[in-house]
Amino acid sequence: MSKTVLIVEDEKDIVELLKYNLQKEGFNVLVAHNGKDALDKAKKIPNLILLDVMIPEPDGLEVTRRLKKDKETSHIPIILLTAKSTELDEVVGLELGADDYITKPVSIPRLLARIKKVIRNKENPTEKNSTIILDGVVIDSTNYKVLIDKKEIFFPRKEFQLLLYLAENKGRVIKRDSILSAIWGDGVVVLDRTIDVHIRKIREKLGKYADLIQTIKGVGYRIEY
Amino acid sequence: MSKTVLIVEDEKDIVELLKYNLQKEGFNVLVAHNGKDALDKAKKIPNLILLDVMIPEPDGLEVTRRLKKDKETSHIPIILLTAKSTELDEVVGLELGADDYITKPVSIPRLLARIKKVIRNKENPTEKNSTIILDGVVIDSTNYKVLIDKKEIFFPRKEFQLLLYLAENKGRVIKRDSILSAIWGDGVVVLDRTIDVHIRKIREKLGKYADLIQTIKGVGYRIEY
DNA sequence: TCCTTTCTTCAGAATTTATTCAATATTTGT
DNA sequence: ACAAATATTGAATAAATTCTGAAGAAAGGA
Repeated sequence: MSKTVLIVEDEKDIVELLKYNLQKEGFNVLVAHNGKDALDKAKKIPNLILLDVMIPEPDGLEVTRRLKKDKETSHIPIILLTAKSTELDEVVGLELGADDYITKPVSIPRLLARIKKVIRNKENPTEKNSTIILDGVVIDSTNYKVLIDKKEIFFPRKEFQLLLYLAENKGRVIKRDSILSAIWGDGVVVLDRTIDVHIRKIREKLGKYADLIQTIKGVGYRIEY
Repeated sequence: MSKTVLIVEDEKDIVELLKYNLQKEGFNVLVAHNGKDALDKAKKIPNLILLDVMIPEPDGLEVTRRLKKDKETSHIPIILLTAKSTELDEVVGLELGADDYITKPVSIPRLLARIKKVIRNKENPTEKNSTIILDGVVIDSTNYKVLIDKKEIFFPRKEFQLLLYLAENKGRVIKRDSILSAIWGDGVVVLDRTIDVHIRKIREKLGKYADLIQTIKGVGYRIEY
């Protein structure tokens, strides 16, 4: 699936240069020549916005501010382009949440590298198949994160492991034995009740999704498909 | 802000001559007399290294190779100095990643001109753009600088590396293992507590941004998005 | 060399997480 | 419906992990 980059830049030559190179790299390219245009095109939710600070109408800083304020667009990574490195202070002072910051002129390969990096960074949490989605519950195993209704809820290690293990085997009933050897290993001895207690804590955290975890008496637990 | 040049040369007379002239031009000068010394001093991250090929211990070519291999020093421009000007040397030297190549003897004004040119080239187009912004904290990795609320705060090397590493991976939890192998390398052994202590120092310096770094017990640390 | 800075180790305090316990509730099989 | 088995719950206890202040090493500079 090809990624879309929105270029916001008023100098036509630069636009062409960037467009050409990005397309060559397999990106889908959108272009805006001024701030207003940029805000419009941003509604298409590109994977990244390459934004020149010095553009007409609302300038790049203002555009960034508005994009970050709007919930629909606030997650889109932004790379700011600016001519002078002294403008950095300004950017910082405004605390506007750009993801990267590049001073012109910059070499194309370097720019491409940074674009890819920013996109990769943004993607990891969601895109990878290390993420399991169960209704409104998102389990991100590489980042030790659980989102419940888009809100991050902290799970201590054992609880996280247990939830993840059940989720990885959703649809299947997991015997208590299996849980013990999967989470605790075969060497460790813990009481059977320990599992219950962790299950309870997990359910508490899951809130309205608590009954995602079903108990099969005499056997174990499972998460529904 | 004055630039630092590291002179690597074993002949004392030449060192003095270069040192005198560079200082007169406003450069800050470091000196190393052999390869080992050079690699050490390079950790100070000078703005340029003037490197004689014919030095004791690891020779100039080897030093170049190592400097280019190490992520910390690979960006430092190197001017190689050599007595012979055979083509072979030239090819080899430049292939190693040296930025310029000068045969002795060379006139001082000419040498100064090349030094300035190399520094200028390195500074303008490419550098300065690997800046990570986290709220009011700006991490400038090419210049080894951290700004907190626009004020520069000095971070010793390990602390800087650690902060940068977490920042480069913001949003994701970095396991202690990964921290150890990324910052200390796989050969070195340091206690786990060492990480904590560095984290603490970083947090102290971050002041009101201290909780940018979250600890995930039993796993590691992370910087929030 | 001596002095300063940075890095690492140490050990007790503080905190968080994991486990056990015991009383209660639920399910299962007869 | 009743006993037996199994799970849930709230609270207490134990274990683990990290934080902290301070001290010892190591590295670098004067």
